[in-house]
Amino acid sequence: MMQPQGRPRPKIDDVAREAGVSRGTVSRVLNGGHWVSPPALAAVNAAIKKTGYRVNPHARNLATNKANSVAFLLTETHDRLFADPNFAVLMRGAADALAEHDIPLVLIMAGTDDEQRRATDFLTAGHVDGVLLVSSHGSRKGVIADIIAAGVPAIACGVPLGFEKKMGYVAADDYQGALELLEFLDNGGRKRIATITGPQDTSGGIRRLEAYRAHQGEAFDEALVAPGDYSRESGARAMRELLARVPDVDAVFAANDLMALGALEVLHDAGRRVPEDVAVAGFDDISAASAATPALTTVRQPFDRISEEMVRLLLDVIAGKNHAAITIPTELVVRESA
Amino acid sequence: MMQPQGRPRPKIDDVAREAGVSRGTVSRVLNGGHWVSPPALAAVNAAIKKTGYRVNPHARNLATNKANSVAFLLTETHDRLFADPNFAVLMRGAADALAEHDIPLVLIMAGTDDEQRRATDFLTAGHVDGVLLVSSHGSRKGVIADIIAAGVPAIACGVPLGFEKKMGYVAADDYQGALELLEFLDNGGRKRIATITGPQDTSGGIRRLEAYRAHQGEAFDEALVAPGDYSRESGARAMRELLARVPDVDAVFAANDLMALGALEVLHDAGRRVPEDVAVAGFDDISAASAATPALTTVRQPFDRISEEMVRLLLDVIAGKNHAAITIPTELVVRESA
DNA sequence: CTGAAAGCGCTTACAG
DNA sequence: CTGAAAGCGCTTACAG
Repeated sequence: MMQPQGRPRPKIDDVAREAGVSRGTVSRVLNGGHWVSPPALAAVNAAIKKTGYRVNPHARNLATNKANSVAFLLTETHDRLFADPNFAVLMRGAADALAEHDIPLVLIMAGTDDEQRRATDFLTAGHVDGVLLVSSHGSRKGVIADIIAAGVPAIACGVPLGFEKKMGYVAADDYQGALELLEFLDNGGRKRIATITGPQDTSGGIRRLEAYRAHQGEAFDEALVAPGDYSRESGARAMRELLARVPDVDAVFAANDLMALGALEVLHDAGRRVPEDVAVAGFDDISAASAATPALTTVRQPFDRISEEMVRLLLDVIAGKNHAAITIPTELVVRESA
Repeated sequence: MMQPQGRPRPKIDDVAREAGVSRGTVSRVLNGGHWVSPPALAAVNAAIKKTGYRVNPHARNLATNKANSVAFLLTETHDRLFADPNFAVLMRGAADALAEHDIPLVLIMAGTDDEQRRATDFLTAGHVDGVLLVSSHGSRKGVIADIIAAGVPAIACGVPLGFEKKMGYVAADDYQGALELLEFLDNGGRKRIATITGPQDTSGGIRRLEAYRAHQGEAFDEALVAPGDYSRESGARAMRELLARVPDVDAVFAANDLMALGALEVLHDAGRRVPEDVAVAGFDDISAASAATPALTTVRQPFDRISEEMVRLLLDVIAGKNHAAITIPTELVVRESA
């Protein structure tokens, strides 16, 4: 039943009057219907429908001291949010998981200092019950510290560097995933395996490089390492570097798919065949990975599991439980590029 | 001053006691500081700092009957949000404009029926004071109708088809912009100008095609029109169609840049030189347009102006003024592709 | 199972 | 300029 235009919005007392019960009884059916007799329940439900009553969230939030919403905090600029498909996948997963509990997801960006200040204000003001923290670059540590200091429940995606003990998180097993991929390249007979790294103030970027270092062991050669920042362009740039420095490179492990895609382009333009001359592999398994030519061999991050677990852990923390850390295994996806 | 962990959050009475004034006086300084004597004001400010007081938004919202936030409603799936850079630009602009009024922007997606239902619930429950409506496909008319029926202030980006009279909006001048571009192609000596259309349940898609139709006049030929949906892939598909159907096509006007980029790729693969053999032009001027090879000639939509005006109009409607419609001129950006 | 009452933390006329 | 008081619309012990 649509609430008629103009008329004052019905409140709980209107429903109570209509149903011939007290305000408390109406509230009880609103909150689960426990300890309410069947006839009362029926009367109230009918009255709600008849009046078009909808609970006033502000009043409820004030009374319960909860916000009934959760924030998705992205410590990135708007541009990167839209450039990296992982964020979209993560956000949709979180929104879906939260929807089952009827909790809206509020997206907050903190890419600039100014945004960061506003985000902190917003999050610590009580607007939300908790926050899902995504992509915590070192440069944004202030937000994390503030959130923790304010006692706002939060769960990070990936290891929140420097705050591992104070904030729960769920992360893919970057190290094992990368190692598995590198061994696969080995088995393919590759001799000169280079890597394009992710940002080194990010747990994923660090761990994937550690795996590379461990895998190379004695053979580790600084010349085979080119830095990237997870953007496609940085992958292309790194690949050009690598090609100039190590002409006989025969495999490249990019720390994410976007950079692998950039590398693919550069190799194509340079006339190197993939995978014949150079094997290329990424990390993430974004949808563009399978669509690429050649289709990209990569390590799949189980983003749906990740977002699901993040929501679960966050609701736990909000409910008063201690935070926890979860590591989720990745999966090697072999396609054409390696 | 950081609110100490654990300790109960200070409330307005704590500040009042600390400052030696009444609760009303504290509230007055919180709300602008009018009608407060200088000494009282100083005392209150000091007390606020000392106690670490922050206003409880739920209590304030209940008392004022306002939410103090605005929604950015995207009637698209998560995927498209991240695929189309225009949304990012629009959202950042809106967030910035709103930030000046200290109003947070809440992103709401309504791509699926389920999301649409939840979005409507959320928006009409009083969680936000108004909504910025973006990309109103015909398939999502229900949300618009519900928002209007519930009397929630809203401003659309682009003409809200079927609701032009009931909802304010700000739109780029699609018709003039497209016409200007087509005339430019004319002047370049192009004889067989094709078009790749946008979705026809969208005001931009419709108006840009109308301009094309008007421009062609007598020469209008159905074979020169290929449908797209604003995605890059659809642009590529349309270009292939066009090439097969009209081998002598010498110019293509794509209804947005993403599709123009797709067309560029196909032409390149087909061995057609751009702009020598075929001129290509888009609409929007996304950042990838200038980065493309060749750089894309296009019609710039002034997204910063658009988001700014949307916010202005929305705040007006929230303040009780009548809604208004604004059309903003576009700008022809000539680069290499045409 | 139900109602009367207190309380959530603010704002805002109103009287002074 | 300031304080006392009512009110915003809910929830939740508490007594019955």
